[in-house]
Amino acid sequence: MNSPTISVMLVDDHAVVRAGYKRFIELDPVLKVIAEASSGEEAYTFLESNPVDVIIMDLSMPGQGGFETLRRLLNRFPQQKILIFTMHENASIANQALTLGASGYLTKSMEPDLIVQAIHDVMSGGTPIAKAIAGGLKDLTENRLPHMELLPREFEIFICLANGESIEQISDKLHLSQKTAANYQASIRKKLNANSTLDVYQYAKEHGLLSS
Amino acid sequence: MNSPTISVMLVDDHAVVRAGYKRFIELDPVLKVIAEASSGEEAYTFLESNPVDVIIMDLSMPGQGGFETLRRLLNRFPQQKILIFTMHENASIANQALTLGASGYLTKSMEPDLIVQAIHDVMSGGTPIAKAIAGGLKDLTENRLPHMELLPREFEIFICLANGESIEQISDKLHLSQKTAANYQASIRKKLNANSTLDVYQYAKEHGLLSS
DNA sequence: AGAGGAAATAGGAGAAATTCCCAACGTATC
DNA sequence: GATACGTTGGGAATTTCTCCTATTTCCTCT
Repeated sequence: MNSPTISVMLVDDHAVVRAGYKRFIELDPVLKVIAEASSGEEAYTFLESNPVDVIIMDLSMPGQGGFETLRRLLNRFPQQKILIFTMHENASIANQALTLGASGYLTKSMEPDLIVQAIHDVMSGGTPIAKAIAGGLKDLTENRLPHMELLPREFEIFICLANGESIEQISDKLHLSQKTAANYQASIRKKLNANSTLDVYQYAKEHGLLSS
Repeated sequence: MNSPTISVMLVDDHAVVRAGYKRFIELDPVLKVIAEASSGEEAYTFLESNPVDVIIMDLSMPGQGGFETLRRLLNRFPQQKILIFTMHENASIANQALTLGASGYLTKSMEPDLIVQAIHDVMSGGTPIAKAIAGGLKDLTENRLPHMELLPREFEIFICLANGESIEQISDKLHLSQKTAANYQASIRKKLNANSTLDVYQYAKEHGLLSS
């Protein structure tokens, strides 16, 4: 038996964008946006005292960043349904998010009513994936590109590096020692066959993995 | 004498995001969103038969892309007020947009009420600029660009670095000791306020200084 | 439940890169 | 010919990078 309403939390750093989600989501009388957060930290704090059926979150966020937020939330609330809703139409990113335990991956170019549908899908145990990347996702699991050899944590740090963040910034943001972050960089460079930060950036760019 | 209402067209490729803008904009009773477009082409077509006071558009769009859209719209409708509203917090990009004739440059991290205010500003002939980039913009237009402080040899090596050449390659190519090349790199970074090769690359890219 | 393995985290030591300071050398310019 | 400026690089201290290894945790398979 289903509960009469499904509660939703929106996590996105742009107030204007959250308002857009909300408008569409609440067209469905069953769905209620009971919370909004502009960062992973805020979301985390709210969840400590209030359960939510589904979290809809963007991946590009200031502070910890989307992947780290996803990791932390799922670590603390392993059963939490989290739908990624982002502008990144990239199968590699989707793949990483799903590996970390996201319950679905939607993109901002989807038709709004598909988003509502996806929420229902998640609540029935499904894993909705944006059409535009479902195919690429399948290819990924078959083709082997260097960056697919990266472990989840490596991939996360790889994205940071490609966006120009320094070892210090990254270790700070992810609560790692600089030693660890530097070690990750080394293994990332090795796997991607890159000799410098610029090489890493260019690899990411070529494969459409940049946030900007 | 002002007309009683101000008509607005939203141009953004994400329906969900347009809904967010709309919600906030229409909190002001004077403002009416009379059209939405998901591409430059759509906006262009609509404008052919319907005048609009202000266009609010994102820069990142599929198809032609933001700059080309801006260029075409202003070419055809030179008096059109166009407010750029984007996630790019970058003075060079803002500068380009304004040079092309945009009437203002806002970023998605701005407080929503400032956006409404900016629309009124534009209608009174102003050029609203997001706080976060106004400073950088001023530097740009006053030609106080950091790379203009580079000595000839420094500039030459700067270009090499920005193109991804290593200290070794550069010293080799220019018949310098690695020491000298490294010293140049240090002073270049200092002058450009860059902390890494990637920063140097991005500086060059933003200012159109790359060979590739 | 317990063994095995993969992933995440981080320390140490040596190598490499970076920075800062300074010196030498041309060559303009006045 | 004196002064100023650009170019070139050495020395030394510092930081960063790499490679290796160790610990812990978590997941899985039996």
